[in-house]
Amino acid sequence: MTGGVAPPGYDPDDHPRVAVTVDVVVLTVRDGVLHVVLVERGDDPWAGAWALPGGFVRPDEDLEAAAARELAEETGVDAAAHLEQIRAYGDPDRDPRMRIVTVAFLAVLRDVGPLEAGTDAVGAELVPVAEVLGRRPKRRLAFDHRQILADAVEHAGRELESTSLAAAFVGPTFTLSQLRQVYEAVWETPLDPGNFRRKVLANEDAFEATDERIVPSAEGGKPASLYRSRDVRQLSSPVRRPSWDQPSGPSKRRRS
Amino acid sequence: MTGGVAPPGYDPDDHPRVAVTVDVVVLTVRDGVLHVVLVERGDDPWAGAWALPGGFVRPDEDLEAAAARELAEETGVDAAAHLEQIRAYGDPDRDPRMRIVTVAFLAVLRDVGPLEAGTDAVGAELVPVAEVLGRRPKRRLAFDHRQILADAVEHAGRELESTSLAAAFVGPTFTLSQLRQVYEAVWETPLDPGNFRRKVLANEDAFEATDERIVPSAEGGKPASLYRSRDVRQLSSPVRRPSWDQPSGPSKRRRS
DNA sequence: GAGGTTCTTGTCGGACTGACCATAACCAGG
DNA sequence: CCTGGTTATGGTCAGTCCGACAAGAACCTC
Repeated sequence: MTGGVAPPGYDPDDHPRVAVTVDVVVLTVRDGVLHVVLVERGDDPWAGAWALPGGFVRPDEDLEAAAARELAEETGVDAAAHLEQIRAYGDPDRDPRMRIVTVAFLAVLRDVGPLEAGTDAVGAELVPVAEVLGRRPKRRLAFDHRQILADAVEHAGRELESTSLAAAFVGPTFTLSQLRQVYEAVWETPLDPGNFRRKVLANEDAFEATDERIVPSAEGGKPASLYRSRDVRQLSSPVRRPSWDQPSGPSKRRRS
Repeated sequence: MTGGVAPPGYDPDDHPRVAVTVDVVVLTVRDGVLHVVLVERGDDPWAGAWALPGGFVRPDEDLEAAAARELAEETGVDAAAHLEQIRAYGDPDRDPRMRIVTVAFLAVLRDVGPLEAGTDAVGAELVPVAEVLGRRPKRRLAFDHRQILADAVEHAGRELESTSLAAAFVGPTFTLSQLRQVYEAVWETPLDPGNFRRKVLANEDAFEATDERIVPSAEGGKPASLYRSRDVRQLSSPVRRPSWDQPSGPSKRRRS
C-alpha cells in the first residue's frame, strides 16, 4: 500500500483524482422501532433527496474525526465516541460528479430530542429504517446510501450478539425490557423475555444490577429493575439471535 | 457522503489532496502453517522493507479491480475472484509522503508454487504469518501493514465460523483433515478430528462427499474420503471455534 | 504379523436453548 | 377492597449441541 511500489514515472503528487468522504449511519431506537438520521441534500447531485450525513475528509484529519465533525456540522449530533467503521465504498460510478471513495461509519445513540438541522444540510430527520430498507421503501436515498445503511444495520445486528453495543441504544441505566426492545428492533424478531434475561445476565462482567427500579407505566406491571453496563464491551457469553433459519430449511444434522 | 452536502464555495475538483490505494492480504496454508504473501519495497518510504502488495487506485477502476490488478502486477497471483474487503485505513500519518487512505482486501488461496516477483516489486515471498504477528516478530512490515494483516487474519477467523471460506484454502477436492488443518492454522488451536467432522458434515448443503479417497502418506493411516464444496457459501450450521476463553475466566452464568 | 498412523463412527454426561408456566408486583375501575 | 389486566422475574423441562473420549477400520513400514 500506501502506494506499495509506485510505477516508474508515477508522481504521488499528481495521482488520479480520487476524493475521499465519510458517511455516518446514526442508529437509535424510538418506541421500539429502529431509526436512522438522514439529511436532506441541498446541492446538485440528488438535490432534495435524503442521504446519510457525511462529507469530505480534510487533509490532516483522521477518518473517524472527519465522521464526527461532519455529523456534528450537519445534524448537531455528538457521537465522537462510539464511532465504528463499517467499510469503504468505491464504485467508480457511485457519484456522477467525480470519483469518490467513501468510508462508512456506524454510530449508535440513545433516543434523543428533535434534531437541529445543521449548517450544511437543509434539514435533518429521524426516519424509521424500515421506510428505507423495507420491500416497499417510502424513501429512496441518494447514491448508494441504501446499501450502506443495509450494511450498517447488518453490522450492528452481528455486534449485538457478541458485544454490549445494545447498551449504547439506551440510557446510562435501563431495564431489561428496554434492552430487549433494542435487540428486537435491530433483529426484527420478537424475543422471549425470560430467556433473554437469562442470556444477558449470564455476563455478569458486562452488566450490573442497580438497586433501583422504574415506576410502571399507566398500564401497570411489576416495576422493573434498572441495570447499568460496565466497561466490558466483549460479552463472555454471547446473546445469539434465534436460528435465523437459512432459506433452505432447518438442516438438521445426521438423523439420530 | 459522497459529499453529503459540500460546503459553500467548495469545489469538488479542487478537494483536499487525498490519495486512495488498495492493499491485499493473501493468505494460504502451507504445511499446516498460515502464510501471507509479502513484497519487498523498492521505493523511498520504507525501501527494502516488506509490505503487503498494493498500489494506487486508477480513476475509473473499482476498488476490488484495483486490488486484483495490483496483486497480479506485483506477485503474479491471480485472485480476481474471492477478493473481500476488510476495511479502510486512513490515519493522516500512516504514510510520510502524503495523505493516503488505503482499502484493505483479503484473498484466500490454496497453496501454490513459487511466486514470481512482479514487475513492480523487487521480490515477492510467502511468509509465515507468525513471523510478523508473533510476540517476537522476525519481520517488521512497512507502514501500518502489521495492523492490516492482524485485522485480516481476525476477519478470516470469524468467517471460518459461518461460511465455507475454508474451502478456498484447499484444492477443488479435499479431505476433512486438510480442512481441519486450515481451521487449526487460522485459529491457532487444535481441534478434535471427530467433533470437527461432525460439525462440518452437518451442513450437507455446503459440502459434498465424493466417492474417491486419497492414498495415505508414507506414515500410513486409513485412506481419507475426498469432499467437494458446493456453491453454498453460508453455513447453515456454523463451525464455532472453541470457547476462546475471555481473559476474565469461564464466567458461568448464575449458579445452578 | 507387529506396531504405528490416520480416518471414521459412536457414546456419554454436561451445558445450553427454546417453550412454557407460575408467581410477584404494579395499574385502573368498579 | 377486590377483580382483571399488565409487566417482570424466576423456574421447569425436554430437546439439542458439544467436548472428551473410546473403539474399530484401513492403511503404512519393518
